[in-house]
Amino acid sequence: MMDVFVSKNNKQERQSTNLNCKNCSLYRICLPKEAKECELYALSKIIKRQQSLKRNSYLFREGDPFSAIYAIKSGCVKTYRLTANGKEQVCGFYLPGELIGLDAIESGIYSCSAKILQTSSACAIPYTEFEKLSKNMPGLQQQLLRLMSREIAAQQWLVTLLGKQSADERVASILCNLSERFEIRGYSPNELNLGMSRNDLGNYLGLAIETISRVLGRFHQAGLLTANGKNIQLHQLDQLRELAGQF
Amino acid sequence: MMDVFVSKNNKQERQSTNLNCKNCSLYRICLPKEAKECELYALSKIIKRQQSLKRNSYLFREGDPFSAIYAIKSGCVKTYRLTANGKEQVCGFYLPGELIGLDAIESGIYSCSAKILQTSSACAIPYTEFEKLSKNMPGLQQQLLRLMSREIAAQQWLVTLLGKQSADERVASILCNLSERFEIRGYSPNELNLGMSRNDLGNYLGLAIETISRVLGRFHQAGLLTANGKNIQLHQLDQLRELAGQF
DNA sequence: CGGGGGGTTGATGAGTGTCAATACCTGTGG
DNA sequence: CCACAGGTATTGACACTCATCAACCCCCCG
Repeated sequence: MMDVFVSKNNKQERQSTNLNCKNCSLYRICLPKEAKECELYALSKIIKRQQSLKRNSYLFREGDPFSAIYAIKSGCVKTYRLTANGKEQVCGFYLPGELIGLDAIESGIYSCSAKILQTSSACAIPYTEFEKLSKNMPGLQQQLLRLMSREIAAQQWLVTLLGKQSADERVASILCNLSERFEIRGYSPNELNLGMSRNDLGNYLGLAIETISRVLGRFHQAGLLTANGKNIQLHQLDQLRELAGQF
Repeated sequence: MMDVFVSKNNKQERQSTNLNCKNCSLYRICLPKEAKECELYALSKIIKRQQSLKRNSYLFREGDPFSAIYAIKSGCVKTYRLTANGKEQVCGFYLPGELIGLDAIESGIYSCSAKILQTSSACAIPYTEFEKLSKNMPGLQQQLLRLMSREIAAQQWLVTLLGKQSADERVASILCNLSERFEIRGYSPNELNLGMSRNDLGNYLGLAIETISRVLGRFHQAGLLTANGKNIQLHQLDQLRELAGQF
C-alpha cells in the first residue's frame, strides 16, 4: 500500500542540495500565482532544506522566537497549542506545499508547536532574509500575502466546523477536505492514507477518539467508506460531501 | 453611560475629509510598527472613508468579489459565514483599529459577511491600488503581513476556545479578551459596553444564548461581575482570567 | 396601549465525553 | 523467529454538559 504522503521525487531531492523552487514538484501549490524567474532564484538561495525529519520531532515549539517560515515538501506535520491546564488543541494538519509559522510574524514568537507526524522534509525560509529580499521584490511578498490569506480562510473553516457542526458532519468534513487536498497533490481522492492518528484527528475536530471510531463505524455500515487503521477508502464521496454540508 | 465604541474624535472626523493616517487616533493600533511619513501619506491618498455606517448594514457579503480591506474607525462589526443548512457562524468581532477582509486576498472572494452592529465608521483600502502602491513601498506591505499574522493567531485562539473549553471558560475568555482590547483603546478594562447581542456572543462562542445567560448569572452570583444588558462590569478580572485558563 | 425584540429562568432530553474492558498493531530485544 | 510491551483502535455502559422548548419578563418604540 503506497504511502501518499511520501513525495514522488525523494531521490531527486537527496541527490541535489541546490534545488531550485522552479523545479520543485510542489511549485504550483506552494506559489499560488506565477512568479518571476529571478524571484524564484533568489528565494532558492536563502531557503534551507531539511531532509528526513523524524517522526515526533519538532520544527519549532510554542513560545520559541520566530526565525523562519516552513514549507512542507513531503510527509505530514501538525500544529497545536497548549491550553492553561495542559490540554493540547491541534490547529492544523499540513501537507506538502503548505506553509507553517505564519502566525508568528507579528508577535515574533511561534504561537503553536509544529510536530512531525511521519518522516518528512521541509524548506525553512529565514524570515529576516526573506524580508530583506522582498524589499526589492514586491511580487514575492504578494505571494506570501496570498498564502496567509489562504491560512486565515482555512482557520475560519475550522471555526465554523467546531462551532456549528455535529460529530458526523465534522468527520465527513475533514474527510472531504483531506480528499480534496490529496487530489490537488495528484493522489486518488478516494483512498486516503492518513498521516495522523485518531487521537490527533479527534483533537483537531474537538471530539473524543471514541466518537471518531463510532462515526467511522456508522459510515462504514452505511457503505460510505472502509476504514482500517490509517487507510480509509471513500466509496461515496458525493454523499459524504452532502453529509458534511459543503457542496 | 458612555458608549465605549464611539470614537473619541468623531467631530474631528466629520470636519475633515482628507484626514491623514498619521493623525488618526488609531495609528498605533492600526499600524503595529513605525511607518515612514511618505508611506502614510500615500496610504491616506487611496483610502476611502465611510462615515456613519448604519446598524445592520454590510461592509460586504460572503461571496462578493474582493475589492477592499476595511479598517474599523469607530463602532463594532461582526463577520460571519453561513453553513450549508443556513446557520451562521460568527467568526469575529472587530473594534476600532482592526482590519476586515484579509481572508479574501487569495481567493478574490470574501469568505464571510461583515455586518455593522452599531453605527460605525471605517476606512476602505482598495486592494488593487494598495498593491500598486506597495510595489514601491515594501514597508507598507510588511505592515499588512503583520496584521494578517495577528489575524491568524486570533483565529487560532478561537479554535482552541471552541475545541477545548467549557461554557464557563468560553464566556470568561471572551470577557477577558474584550477587556484587554478595550484597554488598549484607552477605555476601562473593567466596564464593557458590548456592541454585540447575546445572540451574536453565543453564536461566536458556539453556545446557546440561554447558556450565556446562565453563565453570566452564575458569575454574577459569585461576585465576579454585574451584567445588565450590554453593559457588563467586571469586578474580579484576575479571577476571570484564572477561570478562562489563560494568564 | 399593544407589539416585538431581547433577555432570563426552568424542565427535559439528546449528543458526546468519560471510564473500562478488550482487541489489535508495531517495533524491540532476546 | 517468537514473545512481549506500549501505543492505538474498537466497543459498551453510564454520566454530564449543554441545547432545546416553553413560559415569562422587561424595555423600547410605534
